[in-house]
Amino acid sequence: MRNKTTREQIVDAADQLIYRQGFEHTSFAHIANAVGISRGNFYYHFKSKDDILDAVINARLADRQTMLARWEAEGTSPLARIRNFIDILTVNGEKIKRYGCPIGTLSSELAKLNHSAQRQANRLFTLFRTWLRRQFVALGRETDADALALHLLARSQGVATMANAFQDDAFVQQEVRQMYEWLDTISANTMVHQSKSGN
Amino acid sequence: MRNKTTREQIVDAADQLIYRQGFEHTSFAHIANAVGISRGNFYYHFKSKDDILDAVINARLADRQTMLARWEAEGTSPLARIRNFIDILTVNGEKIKRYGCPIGTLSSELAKLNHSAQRQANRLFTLFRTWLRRQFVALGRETDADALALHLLARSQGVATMANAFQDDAFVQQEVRQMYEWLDTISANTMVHQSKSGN
DNA sequence: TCCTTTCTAGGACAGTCGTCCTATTCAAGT
DNA sequence: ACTTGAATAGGACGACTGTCCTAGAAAGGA
Repeated sequence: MRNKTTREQIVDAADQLIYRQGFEHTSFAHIANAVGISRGNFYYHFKSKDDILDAVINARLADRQTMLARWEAEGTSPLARIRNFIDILTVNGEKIKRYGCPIGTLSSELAKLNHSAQRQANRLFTLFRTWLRRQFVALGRETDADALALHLLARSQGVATMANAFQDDAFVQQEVRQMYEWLDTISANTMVHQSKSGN
Repeated sequence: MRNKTTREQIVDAADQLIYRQGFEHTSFAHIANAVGISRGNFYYHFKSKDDILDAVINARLADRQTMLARWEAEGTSPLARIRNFIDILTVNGEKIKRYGCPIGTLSSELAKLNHSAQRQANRLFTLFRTWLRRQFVALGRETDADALALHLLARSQGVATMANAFQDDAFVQQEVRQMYEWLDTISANTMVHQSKSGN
């Protein structure tokens, strides 16, 4: 595997720094220091700071897209795939406790900055929303699949925010358990519907 | 009612601006412009920007404390009080769509800035957590009152984040309805427990 | 009227920000 | 060996930041 290009290094470092300390607080000096290059030649690779943000968002989009595609290719059930999503809260538990959700916190910050990239950043939410919707459809919930997807997104966003505020592992575990139970009722109701419709 | 002091005007303007555009993005120039005073004499009233943040947090604490005390003094049921909390999402719906939750977004930002005032800001969360816990205890859920309080806080945080991202009124209304239903099941389970224990 | 305290305006300050420019180095092709 | 274009280092720039200082206005009591 070849070495990463300078551009890739910049995007990676910016991604981490923006996650950890926010977009506005992250300066060129920070990124330059992290990558080990001069502050002056960013503008060979990017034409502005917003341009770096755009690249970071696209990198996150590609990364999450790959993850979701992998989950879908693993041949497991839609139920197991949705559990994969819920498990993000425990798998990335430590980072979420420290820095919150990388998608949610970026969206919130860009909203406050009235930044034009917010629409682009929200595509990250839409990516998960669409993917979850597809899983709920596969569970037989065509009519309310989108509402269920949004609901689950909101639940995990809320857990991430509170985990970040209170640094409480037990709370996260309990909420994850409750989301599992909620998912089971969704699945059970679906079974009923299916047997009722004679399938 | 007497005119507001300059100090109060500064705190009010800073409160609004910090909510709308975040703490770091809000400069003395912004606040001075909003209040209509010179940039230079902030330091007669406050010794640093962090000092203003502290005053803003304390003002929010006092404001929310007053609101919660009023809800508790109105002589309604604990159930109605918890519904008052849920209703924040609709009452302040427009602002939440634009700027998110004033408590959650501030907590997230201060966490990213690694700001020492985060502990102070989280007292806002604790205020609601303690108040909600008391209501659930009054509902007869002594054993899991705190977990229920945290759960409801997380739910509303999640709804606020998604409302801010997607600008979706119907989603908020639906989630509020679901929280009402959830609250009813909490209340119903309590009745069962009470009758079982012969009370 | 005079003095004292409270409050304010305006600017200086050192530092950092995003941006831009230019000289120089590096790598590849001829 | 020579040329060419990609890549980098370093610094200049104007704007803005939080902070601090000082002169003076405003207000009230003696």
